[in-house]
Amino acid sequence: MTARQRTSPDSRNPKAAPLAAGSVAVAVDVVPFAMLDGRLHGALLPVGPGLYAFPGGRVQAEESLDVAARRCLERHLTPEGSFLEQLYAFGEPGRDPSSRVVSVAYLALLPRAEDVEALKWFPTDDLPPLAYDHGAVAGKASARLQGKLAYTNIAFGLLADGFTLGDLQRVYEAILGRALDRRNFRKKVLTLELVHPLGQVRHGPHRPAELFRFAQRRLASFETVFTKKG
Amino acid sequence: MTARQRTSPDSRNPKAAPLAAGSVAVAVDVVPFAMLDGRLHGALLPVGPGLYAFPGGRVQAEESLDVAARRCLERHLTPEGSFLEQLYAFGEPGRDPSSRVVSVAYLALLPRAEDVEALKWFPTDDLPPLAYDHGAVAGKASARLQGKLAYTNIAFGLLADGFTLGDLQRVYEAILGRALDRRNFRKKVLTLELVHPLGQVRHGPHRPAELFRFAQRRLASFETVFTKKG
DNA sequence: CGCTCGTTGTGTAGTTTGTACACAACAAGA
DNA sequence: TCTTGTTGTGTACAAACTACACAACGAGCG
Repeated sequence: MTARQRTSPDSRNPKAAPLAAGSVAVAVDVVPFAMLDGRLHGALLPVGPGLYAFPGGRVQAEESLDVAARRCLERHLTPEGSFLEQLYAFGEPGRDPSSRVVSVAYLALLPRAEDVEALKWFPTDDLPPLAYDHGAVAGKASARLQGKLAYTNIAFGLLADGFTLGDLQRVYEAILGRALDRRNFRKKVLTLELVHPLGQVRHGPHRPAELFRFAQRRLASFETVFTKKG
Repeated sequence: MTARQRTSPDSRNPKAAPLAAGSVAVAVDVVPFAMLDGRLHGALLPVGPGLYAFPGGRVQAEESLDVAARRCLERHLTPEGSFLEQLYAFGEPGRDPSSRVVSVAYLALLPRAEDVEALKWFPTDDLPPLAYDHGAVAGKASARLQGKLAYTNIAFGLLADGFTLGDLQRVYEAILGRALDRRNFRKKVLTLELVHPLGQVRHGPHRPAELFRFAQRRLASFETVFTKKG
């Protein structure tokens, strides 16, 4: 919100900014996830030959961490009301070779993988070489998503309303990394009232599929857990 | 490890340290938890008349966040190999009225509530007024502990080996905030192999109780969850 | 010495939840 | 009209959870 904000730090490579000697800089990094071709993908920026990093930037003087994270996300993507959650603070002294940066990582979930210049989507289980400690960041992000998928409605971040139960099941299968029984999955999702029918169907080359929306678009927890065959 | 480290920042009030204008300082705050009289307690430092705060301090130039947190903890307590886990980064611009500080909070679990000068233990459900945003910090810490209690062995951080199943159950009941059925609790804890018998008994005014130790003293997860009556 | 007291230790029946599994409905396209 | 791939539905079995009662034990007291 200050004048500094638009002049000093650029999106990537916040580390190049001048800094008081012996001091510690604060940055945010955002891990954007979205489904693409039935697989979970992460968005990365090129930072060198075959080297990538998650979008990020310095935290400004009058800016909260959450706001900084959303600013860095919206610099590249246009995620209306997307899910954004703080992940973990990474602060090893050597994580950035050029200066001391403590970076607060955020997890972002997008309902679709926007095709944007400068940004590339990679399957999370086949990421390219990553700069800094962004390999660890990616690991934390995947673990958090997988952990919360089982006992929250976090999947709403990865699907726009008007999805089929098949769509939803593919999200779960991609993230949990295993196949689920279709009938048990439907039963669970419906008895938990995770989703509500939309009263419409989607037509395709096969039998039409009923469309659903999430009962809530805010993070909510269930006591019940998705165990083995969902 | 540098010369700066022992001179510049003091344990509490890291904010008073000089800082480049417009810059953001990085601190850690540690929430030490321990059981006392069958209730969960947190350790606090007085910072004003009737005002308290969790121990903390500035992160040094060559120091990782984890090391800084352990240093702040060990300044006051002597927790040999205690459990220490990063909680959350707090970075609202106004959280410290005197300067801009981003603080990474840590959760510490101690096997006993050491009685130490300058530190006071309060029941977590009856905390005194807290400085800064340490109310939110305490809330995050309690929520994390309660969340993880159900599906990990995190309780090991709050009990030294050589406890009875009654001791363990009191830990669960205090943190979950509800009574558990003794027989079902024993069955679950034993079939999960959360603990192993020590082959000794503790003598008291009643029937002697068998002593146990934790099967692992590292954080481990269970698929099974403590649901209603343990 | 025997009794009381508070705690520890054990098993089972009923209910709920999870798991495995097969077949018909449907529409597009050949 | 037939093939194809997907959607939609119910049931039998197994496992886990829940509720619940009684005997064992040792300290302390009278």
